[in-house]
This record gives sequence, C-alpha cells and structure tokens, in this order.
Amino acid sequence: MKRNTWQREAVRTALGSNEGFVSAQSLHSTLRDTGSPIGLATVYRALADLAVEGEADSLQSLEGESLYRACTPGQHHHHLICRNCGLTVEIEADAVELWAQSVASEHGFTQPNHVVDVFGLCAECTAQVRPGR
Amino acid sequence: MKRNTWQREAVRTALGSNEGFVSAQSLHSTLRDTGSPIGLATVYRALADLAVEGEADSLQSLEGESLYRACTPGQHHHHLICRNCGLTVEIEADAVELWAQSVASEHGFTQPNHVVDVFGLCAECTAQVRPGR
DNA sequence: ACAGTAATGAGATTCGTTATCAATAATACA
DNA sequence: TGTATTATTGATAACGAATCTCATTACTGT
Repeated sequence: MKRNTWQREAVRTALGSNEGFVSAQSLHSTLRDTGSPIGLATVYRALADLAVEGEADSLQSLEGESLYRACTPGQHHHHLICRNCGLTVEIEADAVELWAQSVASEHGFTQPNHVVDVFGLCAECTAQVRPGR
Repeated sequence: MKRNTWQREAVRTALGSNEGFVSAQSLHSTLRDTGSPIGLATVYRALADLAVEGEADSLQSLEGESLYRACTPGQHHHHLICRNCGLTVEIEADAVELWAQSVASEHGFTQPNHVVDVFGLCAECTAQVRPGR
C-alpha cells in the first residue's frame, strides 16, 4: 500500500512553488539548501511517481536530463517554454490533437501519442537579450 | 578545413540504409558487425556533424538517448514513428508550424522552436500485436 | 613527396539516473 | 496504545550514454 511521507510532500511542494521545469538534481539541492535532509534517490522516486500519477509533467531537456514541473492533473496539455529562464506556460491545442490523430491514421498508425512542445524566448528574456540594439 | 574519411562515409551510408531512428551505440555495433573497425567516438562525432549539416534528424528517445536518422536535407519536417519497430515516416505540417508561431507570439515569446513528433504503432506492428483478438 | 593539421580511436572521465540493501517509519490491527 | 508488517528511505555502488584526452594516423594543398 502507498504511504504518505514528509519527503513526498516536500517534493510536491517544492515542485509546486516553481515557475518552470526543474531537474531532479536541482530540486534536490534546493531542498537541501532549505534544510531538508532528503536523499537524492528519494527525489528521483517521488518525481517519477508524481509524473505517473499525472501531478507532474516531464520532458527531456536538450542536454538529455529529465525535467519536471507541477501541472494541473487530468487534462492533456502542452508547453510553451522559455529556453533562457525556464518560464513555462501551459497551452491547450485541440487542433494539434486532431492533427496528430489524423496524420497517424492516414499512415495506418494506431494508438497515437505525441510530443508537442514549443520553445522560445519569453518577453522578459527577449528584452534582456537585445536591450536597445 | 573539413576532410573526407571513409569513417564519415560509413556512418552516412549505415544511417541511410536504415528505416527508422537509431542510437549512436547501435549504429556503432552494426558497423563493427560488418567488419568495420570504426571507433565509437567517431560515430558520435559523425552523427553530430550530420545533424548540424542537416543531413540527419535527431530526437531524444523516451529513455533519454539521442536517436538519429537520415533525412532529406533542407526542408523542415516532423516524424511519425512506430514505437515498436522504429519505422519512420516524414510528415510535413504547415498548419502546425503556423500554430507554433502564433501560440508563441500570443504569449510574448520570440524565436520559437518546436518539438513535434507523433509516436504510434505502424500498420504492420498493429497487426502483429493483436492478430485476431 | 611533404608539411600541416584535421580526424581518429582506445580508454579515461563526466554526469544523470537507477539498483542495492540495511535501517527507518507509516499503517493496520489486536 | 502497543506491536507486527512492510513500504519507504538514503548512502553508496553500479550503470550507461556521451564527451574528453592525447598520441597516432592519414587527408589535402602545395
């Protein structure tokens, strides 16, 4: 049976108080910095669990590490992510869902999944990068 | 200056004679199996180069490793990938391009990139998985 | 042919993640 | 409330993908 531990709750909270996607490693050091003696393996396990339960989204960063972010559970959505500061906006895209479905069945594919994420520079980071040039 | 070596050519050829996405590791062992004494590091370097030059597409597998595939250079496209056998179909999606653009600018994001891939079971694998059930 | 130097490759190294396993602590039940 | 059960934890080892090192090799222009 599943048990409630302060460790899981700590991970859930830390994840929730974050604007964008975070790696397990950085979440772990954040927790350690706030005095929590939580172990690294536990953070990995908690994040994997949250992702399975639908309380967190995960994606692969371009460097190959897994990033996590709290999300509103239950509803399918995609992300608009600032590649500079990590700020993330959840976006819905019914049109894209339908497109994925139809493209798959057009080619005889079944059980379609899809990975749809948009990366860019958020307004703030855009302003910082080119202040007056 | 850039030089032509049989190693680069071997990687290009091996990649081209493959239906779907392959990892650097498996491409390396394939080459080794055919008698080529090419080194692993070289395969990694050649694949990275091909990806930069636009002769290969790359994506992150769900397990976090980078997969590569030969592609028609120059044109932007996405992929429909069989998650069982790796068969890949290149798909164009102007509608999705435009959607990504507009969604980004709606939220003040600039320089939008996007990751759009559809995974599924190809017709053949669908038939194999559930033969008559 | 030859010099200059990009490319190679075996092995060491880095880094993210998972497995191990004894110790701990959350839950069910008497 | 006390106790037995067993899921969970965490320090560390192990693993695997990818990169780096650096001496050696071999393209290329002259």
